[in-house]
Amino acid sequence: MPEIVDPNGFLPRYYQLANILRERITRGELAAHQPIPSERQLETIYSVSRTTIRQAIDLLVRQGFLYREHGRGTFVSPQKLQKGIWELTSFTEDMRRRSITPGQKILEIGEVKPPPEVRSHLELPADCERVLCVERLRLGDGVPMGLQTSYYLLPEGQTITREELEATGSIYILLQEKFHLIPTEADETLEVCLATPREANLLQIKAGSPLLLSERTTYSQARRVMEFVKILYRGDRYRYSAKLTR
Amino acid sequence: MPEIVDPNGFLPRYYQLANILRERITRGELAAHQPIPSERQLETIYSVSRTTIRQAIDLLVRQGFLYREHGRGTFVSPQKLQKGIWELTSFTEDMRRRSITPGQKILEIGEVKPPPEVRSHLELPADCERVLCVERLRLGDGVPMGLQTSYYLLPEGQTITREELEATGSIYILLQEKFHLIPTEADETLEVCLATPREANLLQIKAGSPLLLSERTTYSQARRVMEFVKILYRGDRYRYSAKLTR
DNA sequence: CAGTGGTCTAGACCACCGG
DNA sequence: CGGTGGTCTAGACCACTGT
Repeated sequence: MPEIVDPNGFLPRYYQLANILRERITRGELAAHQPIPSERQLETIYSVSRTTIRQAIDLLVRQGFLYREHGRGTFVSPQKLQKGIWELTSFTEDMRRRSITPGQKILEIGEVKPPPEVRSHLELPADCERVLCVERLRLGDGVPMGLQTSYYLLPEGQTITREELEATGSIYILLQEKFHLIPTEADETLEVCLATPREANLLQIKAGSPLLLSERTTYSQARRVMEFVKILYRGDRYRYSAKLTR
Repeated sequence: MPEIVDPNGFLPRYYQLANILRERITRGELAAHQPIPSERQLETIYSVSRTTIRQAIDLLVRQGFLYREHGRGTFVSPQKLQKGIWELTSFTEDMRRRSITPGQKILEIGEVKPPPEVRSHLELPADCERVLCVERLRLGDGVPMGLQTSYYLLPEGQTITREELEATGSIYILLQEKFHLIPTEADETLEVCLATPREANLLQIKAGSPLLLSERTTYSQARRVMEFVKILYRGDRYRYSAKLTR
């Protein structure tokens, strides 16, 4: 007795179907390397066309939950491949996925004159003199994990206050509620660097300890730059993971 | 006078079409943020159905060459987004993309008893006592970039010799030609570490310098593990980049 | 409003895998 | 051989964008 894909639902059918299947996988109802029903079977089970079935499966394959073998079938990926999927996440979501309790301490929040590096990443016009800068210490299970500095170009006369950020805890929620900005895509680079005395002090490590530096430019719906973020992660407490395809 | 999508071609039509469009973009024929023809126009231009057009565009969007805006059109991504795309590549390909001439020095090649870490990543049976281990110094424009150690489980009695590897330069080519193993997917983790005296000596840096450690498990067509690789990159010469989506 | 991309259908043929 | 996924068609309607 399968769940039903609602043709009048808010979400597209392929998306509903992907959610149903993902749910069954994460609940362990479908075990690793076990085949799911064939596309023609799913057609009759859920009363949607094969194209829609394939769209749902495509999504789950990209998300790492399923893999296909031509001529054999579609199978459930082993559990470990379902973690560390390469998706755009906030620090908070990232920590929650790792089963770590996220926290933060706001160090600075206010308007600043953008340094050239920020000006370039945010694609600022030459006459733009003020951007919002937020510097936060990011905590995992109460211990410093990283030092985050982010920059935003907000509509004229608008801003975000420390009180608002403390109340919601998430800048993404504020950006969505106040300015309808939703992150959809980002470019990220990762490199290694060494902690300056100030950074070391904030992160509670020794000066000169190795850090992982992430720089990210985030784009909103209409592909406008909405954010430039630098995060210095403690090298001893952070590891990146990703799934690569060909 | 567009190129023609050959229905009898070796490659599927959506793939041929994607290649044609990608070519036009990288040649600069279509500039950044400029719209490409609409899907209905492309239908008549290339005489393929809209589904096939969309499949080609989907591919280029995932590869970072195009972006869509609902109700407006499909546009060419700015150049910087076309680099550092998150794909499974060999060290050699990776370097070539960065316009760096790759090189290598084979330090060790031979059968070893697998350490527990390798045993786990390669999913080796308990009675497996020998795997192929290859240690290479990887060069970029002649200068040490990284130290790579890779492990392979080969068919009984088969192996790869130093001479073969020196002749082709690429272990992936050998694995394909000798054993029909083609990499299709991988899981990768990145973290920071410090160079041991031996590593520092090989990489021509000071002991204790920061390194970027990449660990990768690579899967072949039938989703069998085919390789486990560790690469220690010089922190001062290497940077990772990726495109994230939601 | 017309034009765009987003979703969906019902069918077809091909290439690959296993018994 | 039958069953699987891979590709492809010709159409349809919806949701969104601009003017």
